[in-house]
Amino acid sequence: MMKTDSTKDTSIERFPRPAVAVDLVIFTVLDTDLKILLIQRGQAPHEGDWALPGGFVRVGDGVIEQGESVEEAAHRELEEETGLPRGAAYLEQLYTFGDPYRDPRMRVISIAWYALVRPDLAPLVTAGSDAAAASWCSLSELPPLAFDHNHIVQTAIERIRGKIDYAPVAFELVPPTFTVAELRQVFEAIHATAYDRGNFRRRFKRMLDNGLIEQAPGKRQTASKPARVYRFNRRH
Amino acid sequence: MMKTDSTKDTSIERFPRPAVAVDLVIFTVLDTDLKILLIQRGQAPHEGDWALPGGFVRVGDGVIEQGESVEEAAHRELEEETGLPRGAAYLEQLYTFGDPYRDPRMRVISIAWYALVRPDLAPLVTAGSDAAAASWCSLSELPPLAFDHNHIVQTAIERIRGKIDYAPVAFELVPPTFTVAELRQVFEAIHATAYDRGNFRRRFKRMLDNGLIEQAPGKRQTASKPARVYRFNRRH
DNA sequence: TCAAAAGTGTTTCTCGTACACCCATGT
DNA sequence: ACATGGGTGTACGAGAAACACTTTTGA
Repeated sequence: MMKTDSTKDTSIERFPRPAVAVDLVIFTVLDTDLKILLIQRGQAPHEGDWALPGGFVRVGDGVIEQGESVEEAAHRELEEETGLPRGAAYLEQLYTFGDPYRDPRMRVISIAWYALVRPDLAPLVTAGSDAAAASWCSLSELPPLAFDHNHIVQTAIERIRGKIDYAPVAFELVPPTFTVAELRQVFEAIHATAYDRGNFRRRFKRMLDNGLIEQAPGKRQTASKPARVYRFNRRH
Repeated sequence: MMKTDSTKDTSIERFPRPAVAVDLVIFTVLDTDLKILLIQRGQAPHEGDWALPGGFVRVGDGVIEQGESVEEAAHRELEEETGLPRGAAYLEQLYTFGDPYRDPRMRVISIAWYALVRPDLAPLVTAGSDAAAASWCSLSELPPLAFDHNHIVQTAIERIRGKIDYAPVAFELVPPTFTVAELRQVFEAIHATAYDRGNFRRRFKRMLDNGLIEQAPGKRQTASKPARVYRFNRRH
């Protein structure tokens, strides 16, 4: 007996299909605190509740036009929801959530993504066209969210915590030039623990030696002694 | 102006929807070689070509019945394609591939998963009901696959390579009891590099001290000196 | 001059890597 | 007896962790 494979039979074209959405967990670090962008819903269900920004993937009307890729959908939604231009934020696919009844109206499968927005760009987001309904929310005071969005946020936090130590994603959460302390605060915000200043400095030094970061001109004004500033080196 | 969010408007229910499939990259290690399970397609498009096993997510016909979860769909397909009972293999979501025209007939978004099958169970798979069209294929001799399946396989390999060193997934690719050398060969197959025997032994010893693995009764017969056997300890 | 934050030094432990060597067993 | 693979020892270096210390600045 031959088993079904992903394109067994063209009659499958008539089978019921789910709606497919992208949802975004958009992180930034403000005031040494990890925050995500929430949207207040204007329609039922969950009207008035907070939720993750997102939208449906644009699918063409059939064979001739198949629409946008899911990556394109995620980038487009990120741009629409934040007002930031493409490439201003780091975007990565997280997980696809597809439990039945996660949306009471119909079957919706949601491809979740997370994005990292630099703190110097974060204020521009709330000042954007959707200001009234969008807000940066500290994880410590996260409200109950619509649908399974709390679960999605939880998954995103676990992902970023696991990734920050071995992938250069922390640089997406600091300004273009940054001090040792500023980068350390990003790590502390994400891991929600304090780091030894001296030890982190040595770790920073290794990144400097590897060429991952380099010193930038100028100094950062602080409450006391001005600090040297560095920049991320995308090559090597 | 209010922005679109994932459930803005119920009129969205009438928008065109994509078909949603699950595709599986099923790994095992046979003869110190990392292999994946391929299916030979019986229908167009790509008839006769090799492809990943998979199938469509079952979506109910609307509001009342919304069908199975995507996790359920992946487990079901794994069971159907391999004949192995639930829980016999490790299964984890990989990435969702959704480029337009990846299937020429219609818009298909595929949620890819990878599975790890123990080598003692792998022979049962090819002996299953779909034997004529299923085959374990060495990665070194992977043929061109249908659709974007080569790309999916590539992504799966990168994932498992990155994960084996910090997550206890190697134990899903050895028999219930295993020797130090057997576990080492799994690492070597996945990373495609040789490991120092002495050093790997020390690493193994640490896992033993941590309680991650424990000694099992009996010895494994080899070409020379019989080796001690161990088992994975799922607790702690 | 004092607090605050930048920046340095020291010590200890764990772990990865390289490499040499001994031991038990089947042929 | 000898090859094969199991099992052990040693030495070096990178890096995580704990903690004490010095230096530079603004107020």
